[in-house]
This record gives sequence, C-alpha cells and structure tokens, in this order.
Amino acid sequence: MATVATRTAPFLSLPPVPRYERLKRLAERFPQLDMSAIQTCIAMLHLSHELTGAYDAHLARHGLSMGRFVVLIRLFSTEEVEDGRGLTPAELAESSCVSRATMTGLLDTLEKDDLISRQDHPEDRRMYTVKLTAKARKLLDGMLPDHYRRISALMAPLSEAERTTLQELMTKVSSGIPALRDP
Amino acid sequence: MATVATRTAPFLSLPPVPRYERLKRLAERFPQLDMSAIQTCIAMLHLSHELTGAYDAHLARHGLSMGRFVVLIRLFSTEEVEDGRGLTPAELAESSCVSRATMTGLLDTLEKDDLISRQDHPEDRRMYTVKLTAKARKLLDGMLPDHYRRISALMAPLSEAERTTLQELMTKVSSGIPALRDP
DNA sequence: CGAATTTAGTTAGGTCCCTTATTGTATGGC
DNA sequence: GCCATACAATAAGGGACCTAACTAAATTCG
Repeated sequence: MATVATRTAPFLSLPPVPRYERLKRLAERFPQLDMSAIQTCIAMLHLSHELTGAYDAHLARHGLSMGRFVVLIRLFSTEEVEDGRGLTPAELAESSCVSRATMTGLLDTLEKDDLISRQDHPEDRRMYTVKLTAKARKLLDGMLPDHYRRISALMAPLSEAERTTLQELMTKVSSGIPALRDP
Repeated sequence: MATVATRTAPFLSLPPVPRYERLKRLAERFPQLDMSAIQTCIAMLHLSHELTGAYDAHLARHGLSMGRFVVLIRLFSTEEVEDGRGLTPAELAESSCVSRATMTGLLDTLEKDDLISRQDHPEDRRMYTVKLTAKARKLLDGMLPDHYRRISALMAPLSEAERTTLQELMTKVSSGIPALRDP
C-alpha cells in the first residue's frame, strides 16, 4: 500500500503520480489542508505566472518591461488629461507599485533610452518632474492600438457578466490576503 | 477643456485625476481600447502582485522562497506516495515551472542548507536523483499545518461554488493568453 | 564500431525588483 | 535663527529568474 508496486522497470521512468493523488495523500496526513482552497490557490499562482510571462514577452518586443511600460503609460495618460503635467518619482513609484529605489533605476534606463526627461521641480529642490519625450509619445502611439487589441483578445473568452464576476471574486480573494501574509 | 483649470496653486500638489478618468480619455483616443478588458486585466495583475508578495513574505519566515518551497513540497508529496522515490532536476524544473538552469541554482542552495541531497542516478550518469534530508522533512512537518491553515484562510471568503466559478473563469482567461503573447 | 545527434546539467551573463543605508533638502518647535 | 525631524531620491548589495553557450554522457544510425 505504501509503494505502488515492486519495481523491476527503470527506476525513474515510471509515469508520475498525478498531482491530485499526491494532494489527497497530503490531505490525509494534514487535516488542516483544504483541498479546494489549495487547488484554487495553485490555479491563481499558475495563471499569474502565465499572464505576467505573456505580458513580458509581448512588451519585450517593444523594448519594454512591465515596469517601464507602466511608467510610460501613466505619464501618457496623465498628460492626456492634464496637459503639461509631469509626475514625481514618488508618484510614479506609488502608481506602479514599486519601491522608490526601483523607480530610480527604471527612470535611469528610460532616460538613457531617451524616453523620459527629468526636469527641476519648480518648488522643491528635493524632487524633480518626469516627462515623456517625443520619442516616447511616438512609441506609445505606435504600439497602443496593437496592445489594446491584444488585451481585448485576452479577455475575449469572457462575457461582460463574467468579467464582472471575476472582478468580484478577485476582490474577495484580495480580502483574504492579510490572513496569508500576516505573522 | 484640455486643462482642468488655470493653476495658481502648487503645481504638483493637486489631487491626482482618478484612473478611471484617464482610462476613459485614452479610450476616446484609441478605439481598440476595451475598457472592461483593461480593467479586468489590471485587476488580475494587481491581485497576482499582492498574492505572490504575501506568499513570499509568509515563506520567507521559514527561510524559503516560492521556488525553494515548491521543490521541497514536490519531493515531500512524491515520497509520501512512492516511498524512496527521488526526482531528477529536470522533473523538478518542469513541475516547478522554472528553467533547468534555475533549478540548478535552487538545488545548490537547498543542498548548502542541508535540505536536499544529490545522489547518483543508478542508470544514467548524466542525471542524478534529488532527495529530501531529514532536516527538510522536519521543517515541512513543522510548517505545513500553519501553511495549510493560511491557504484555507486566504480562500475562506469564497464558497465552494465561488471557487469552482473562479477556476472556470481563470481557465477561460488562460485560453486567451496566446493571443496576448504570440507575435 | 564510431561519428553525429540528442539530452541532462551547469556556467556565465543579464534583467528586474527588493531592502537597507546615505545624501541633500525642507519644515516645525525652541 | 537653528537644530531635530521628516522626506525625496539615490547608491550599494542581494535574490530570483531568464537565455545562451558549454560539457559530458547516452543514443542513433550509416
């Protein structure tokens, strides 16, 4: 019962035991294990991995990473609404969900690639203002139609109602995250 | 209409324009933009970021990262079902969704921490077999009850029916990923 | 057999992001 | 006015993961 069978065949060339079987065995040993919770959690982590991988691969074809793209699109959509408005590194870090130190690095390479410029802040010499360059506007103008088509295609399998449901369910999961994280 | 108002107040201390407003403006300019698709996609990326962050923070308290934990749990659940069965680096890489090169690095540090051992493969001298050490079994035995409670708590806001729905919706999103990734 | 191909694991080098100091500037109480 | 405090950005160092190039062993096939 503990082993599958006496093995005469090559040691490691047996077909792997399916994940479901292994999980069930663990559930017998650990009564705290909630099988549907684990399965849903693994599915989320898996999708998250696939999604960010696909996103990165797509952006890489334009010389961008997720972090770089978020910075550019944030600046782009801000100047679209408030003409001439730039943002500080701290504002960009917050809206990009990265640390300020990481934002410094992102801005360094974006500036090196002539996609953003740093300009003195008129009122506080600790800060500066970040603005898009003409090159960056051109890059975004060129790539965004295709980009938006791709996001639309990604979500095409879901109806409007399903998108709403998905967002609601994700909000519920989000509310459980502190229970996973906190000491 | 292009600017919000004539600005006399400090340049950057205005409240930021909400994301929804900025998105609407972009949608006017780019007809390909599907607002509900973007919003759902951003929500997924955001949840993914929160979830992996929380997971990492939790595992870090046991000296583990996501990659290290997945390797250990895979070995643990395999030897639970097939006593004495080890896995090759290639099998571990595949089931952990990392490259073989990354697996080499993970195994190096796990071995240094005396959590796994590398043993000669009986039949193929290119490979070796990875096994848990007693120390690793003790670590997992100690941490898994709490770990499973945390996953259970994470998913507690969702009923069984909601978990099933969430998995179905995620499967649909997953089917759209090639459309995002492919050239 | 023995050369060519395939496969397993590793090494080298790079990207992205993190945390933890450090430096320079602003601010508020004495 | 001046000092302690707070805050913005940066530098230094580290972890996780990737791809591409390499080494060694096994397999295929003329």
